Order: sequence, then C-alpha cells, then structure tokens
Amino acid sequence: MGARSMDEAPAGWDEVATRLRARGLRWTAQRRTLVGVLAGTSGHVTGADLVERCRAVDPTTTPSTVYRTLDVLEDLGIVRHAHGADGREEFHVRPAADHGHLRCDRCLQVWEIGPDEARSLVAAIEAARGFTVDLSHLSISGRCAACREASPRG
Amino acid sequence: MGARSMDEAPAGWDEVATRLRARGLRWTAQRRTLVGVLAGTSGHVTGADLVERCRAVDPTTTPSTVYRTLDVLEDLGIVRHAHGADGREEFHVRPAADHGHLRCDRCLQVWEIGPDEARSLVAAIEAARGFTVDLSHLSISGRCAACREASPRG
DNA sequence: GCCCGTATTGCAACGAGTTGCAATAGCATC
DNA sequence: GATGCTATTGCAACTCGTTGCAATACGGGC
Repeated sequence: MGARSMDEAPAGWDEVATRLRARGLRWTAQRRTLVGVLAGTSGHVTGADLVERCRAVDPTTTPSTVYRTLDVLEDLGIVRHAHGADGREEFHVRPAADHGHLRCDRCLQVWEIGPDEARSLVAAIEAARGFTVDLSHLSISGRCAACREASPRG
Repeated sequence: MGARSMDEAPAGWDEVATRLRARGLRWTAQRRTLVGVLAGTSGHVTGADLVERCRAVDPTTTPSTVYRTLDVLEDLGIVRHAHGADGREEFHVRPAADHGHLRCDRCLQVWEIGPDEARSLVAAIEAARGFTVDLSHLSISGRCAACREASPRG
C-alpha cells in the first residue's frame, strides 16, 4: 500500500468515534475496521465489496454488522448510498458535494452529475410539485455517446 | 373485481403469442399465465408481486421462470422495469408513454414524471455529454411537499 | 399425426441484503 | 477499577433475484 497520501480526508475520519459517542453510540472494533476501510476507499463501492475488504482486514467480519454500521454512518452523513442499474447497493464515501450518477447500460461506465448539471431537473420538479430531489440518491441509466455511435440501435 | 373495464389494453395482449413466435420463441402455459396476470395489472408491481399473482393462478409457478419471462417481455417492449428506493425490482406494464418515477422517502408515495417534465434534465445531459437518458428506468427519490411541511427536517 | 431441434422449464445452489434474538461488550458512572 | 445499562454483535433463517444444468415440451416440417 505504501504511504497513504492523505488525500484530504473530507472532514477527518478521526472525528467519527467522537461523533458516534456524542450520540450515545459506540466505537467498536468492527466499526473501526469498516471506517478504516472507508478511509482507504474513494469513489463508489458496493456493499458486498465493503464486506470483502473488511474481511481482508478482519476475517471474522460478518455481513450483517457491516450493513448495519453503514446505516449508522449514513445517518451521520459519512456515506451515502444509491442503487445501481442492477439494483445493487452502491455506496460513495463522503462526497465533497451532493451528486448523482449517470450510468451507461452498455459499457457500464459511470459518471457523476454535479448539482449544476441537475439543477434544471431539480428546479423543474421543485417548481411543479414542491418535491425536493435527493440528488445523492439519483442514478440515471441510458446510453453514452460512444456506445450510441458504436451501435446505434443495439 | 367486477367487470374489467377494458382499459384499452395498450396494443393487444393477444398479439403477444404471435410476436413471440415471430422471433422463434415459444408460447407456453407458464407464459400464458404471466401474460394473463400482466393483462389484469395496471401501474407498478414488484417482481415478487408478480410471482405471487402467478401462483394464485397456477400454484406450480416457479420464480425463475417468471423472472426469465419478464426479461423476454422486456425485450419485446411489453414491460419495463426500474429499481425502487430499496433497490427492489419494479415493473410497469406497457406504459403509454415513457415515464420515470418520483418517490417520497418518507411517505413512500410514487408519482410519474412525464417526458415534458423531465425534458430539461434529459436535454441538459444530452447536450453536455451526448448521453441519452433512459427515462423509463429513471427513479428519483426525495421528499414530497406534504412531508416537507409535516416534518421540515425529519 | 409424428419427429426432431432447441427454447423453455424446474430444480437446486448461490449472492446480496435484512431481521429477530440471545449473548457480548462499550463506556459512563461511581 | 468494578458495575450496570443498553448499544452492538453474530448467528441463523429469511427474501428477492440469478444462474447452470438436465429433462421437458413447443411447433415447424415431413
């Protein structure tokens, strides 16, 4: 792994323990493992992925514990999750800004959609329905430019 | 149930058999059951829902067969599926027009988003990235107006 | 009306994720 | 440092959905 380059942990993974305790929650070995894994993760991961990575650190890791802890961390705003095109859970770690995802059905590549890009949609729906869009849970499927050209109707 | 009011079966469920055979596919008892169930269904259903309804008609129904048949029917454009907020599969039958869904995290109600409402988003993404959005697979989460008022930050 | 290629089925095992419950272990307090 | 409340864990069983494989049966051709 080499020296971790301290890619500006968004708000300090060390605070997590404190924030948990402040809520009357507990800082356990299992949570330490998961938070450690998350701190070394960037971008998007599936739940199963995280379970596996935790197992690499601590082979006794149990799925239910990981998923339950992820719930707690989501409450704290430390991770967010959405569902991929296949419905599988997909977590992203401490997004700097809220963002959604754009996924090509064909090449399976994923891009992020920033607030500005989604603004028109968000605004339209807010105006028409008074509905507040949760951008971080938004996942849009379709066909990217490259794949469209490659197979216009495949 | 009363008399079914013939709510204009979108293009004729009777054609399904023909369209399957035209592709070299087969019209089996199991498919007849599922198509029958779909014909009597409107709006959105989960996969598990459909399995259950098929079982009501034919108790020997097997999940794998239902899901595989749904795949085939989706190829034919007869059903579409997206994933709910919990990632569960959600089918909708023969939509008159492509539409996405808007779901409130809190009250779990669902609304449809028509092409016009989504147009601004679709256009923005198409313009910026050349990405074609699959509206029928779009599922947006957030908080509806009523729930926002009821609990501003809950 | 029978034959045969192959699409389809049912089974069984699997993967992702969730949940109820009894046992364990944080951590605040004394 | 010991105590007690209760958050958390691990287990086992469950749900939804998918997949490989051998057996079945659809339906076009004779």
